[in-house]
Amino acid sequence: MKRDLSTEEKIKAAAKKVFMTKGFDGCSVRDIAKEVGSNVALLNYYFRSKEKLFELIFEGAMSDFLQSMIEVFSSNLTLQEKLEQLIDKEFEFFMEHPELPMFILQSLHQNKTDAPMPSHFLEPIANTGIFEQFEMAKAKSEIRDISIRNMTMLLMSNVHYPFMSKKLTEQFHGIDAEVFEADLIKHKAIVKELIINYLFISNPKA
Amino acid sequence: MKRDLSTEEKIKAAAKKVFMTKGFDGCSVRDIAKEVGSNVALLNYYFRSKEKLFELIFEGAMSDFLQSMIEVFSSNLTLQEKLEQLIDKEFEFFMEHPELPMFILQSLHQNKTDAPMPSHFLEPIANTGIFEQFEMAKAKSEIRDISIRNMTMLLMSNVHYPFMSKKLTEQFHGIDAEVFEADLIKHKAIVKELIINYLFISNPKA
DNA sequence: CCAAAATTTAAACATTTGTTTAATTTTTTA
DNA sequence: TAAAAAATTAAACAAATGTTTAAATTTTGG
Repeated sequence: MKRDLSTEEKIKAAAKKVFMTKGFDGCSVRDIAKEVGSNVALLNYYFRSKEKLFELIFEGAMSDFLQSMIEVFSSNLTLQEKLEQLIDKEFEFFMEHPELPMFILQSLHQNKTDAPMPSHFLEPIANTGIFEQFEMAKAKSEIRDISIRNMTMLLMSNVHYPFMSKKLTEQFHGIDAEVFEADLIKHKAIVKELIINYLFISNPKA
Repeated sequence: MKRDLSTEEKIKAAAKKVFMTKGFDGCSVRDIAKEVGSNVALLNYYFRSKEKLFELIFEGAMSDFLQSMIEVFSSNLTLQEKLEQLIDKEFEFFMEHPELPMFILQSLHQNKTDAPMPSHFLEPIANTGIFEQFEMAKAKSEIRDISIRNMTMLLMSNVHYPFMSKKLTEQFHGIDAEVFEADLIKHKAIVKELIINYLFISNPKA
């Protein structure tokens, strides 16, 4: 009757690890089973199919992916403080989970998840009131006249891309992982200054 | 004796199309054969294996991927003009080939190409003298004290990421492809101003 | 024109794929 | 403790995979 969740969780952990590094198409259910140290049939016993298992992992990953936004935007800070904290938190988080941005974007790119982004991901962000805070700052001319969508693109580009481009960057410059990580730290500082500087025209930091 | 190249080229074109959209793992050689309108055996007759065919396509893609750099950096312009032109050209090019950044980064990420980046990709860039021009500008305090690697990360983030994040961005904001493309154009202008503004401190554009 | 070479095809190959079945072991519960 | 339920396993399944073989067709060159 009462089921032991540890096996189910072990499978999810293994699936997460394998899906993240090799992608949905790049791995077999037997790869995951081997990571669990168990049988293929067990995966389907708990999760019905490879696809269902993947969707579960993807949903969790997407949740992690957006979590910093919710945390920071829910706080009681000025817009500038929120943006600075967001960049800090996202870098901190992706340093721990560097494969996440590539996994999310790649999965979406190849339609590995059918449904459009569920509203339960977006509503918590909208509910923080960040959009209103942003529009308000714009109305008061505290910040530049830029759309929220373009502001988001700017932020995401500079926060997500570096982690996706690790291999390219290391090979391009002939550097190793250690140097790359040092560059990441420097990049974070640059991006913070760059974006705040751009957005808050009258309040130059540099 | 004399071989008709059109078949070989047709296969390469089909393989490029299929690999680009579905990735190495996401497609079968039969998918490519179907795109050619021909037989699976023909692919191996011309290219020996799926892997060899992929490496060929990847090399060509990488060459396209870096081509704008070589073109712009080879010109006889100031550093600022070069950077502005580079952003313009890259956007123009990726508007035509939006799947390229994702294909390159994803392939590298999953080690679909064994060899490190061949020097014949990097030498032409180094040979343009862009690095010396950059260091010179730094020495003359014309630009901010930022490393070439961090400058590159800044540029690539803002130029590559938007094209990789199309699906995410469209779903995130609930917009369609048309609105997204308009946002891309706006992003290009923002990035140009942002980067030039940041780099050339004494020469604010805004 | 005709043999030889190059190209194209259909079929077969051995593996690997995701999934299912049925039997076995372990856990629950009454 | 014994029957029932849940968990785990090994084996088998059909379908799909990359590759090869051998035969058929087309093109080439003397």
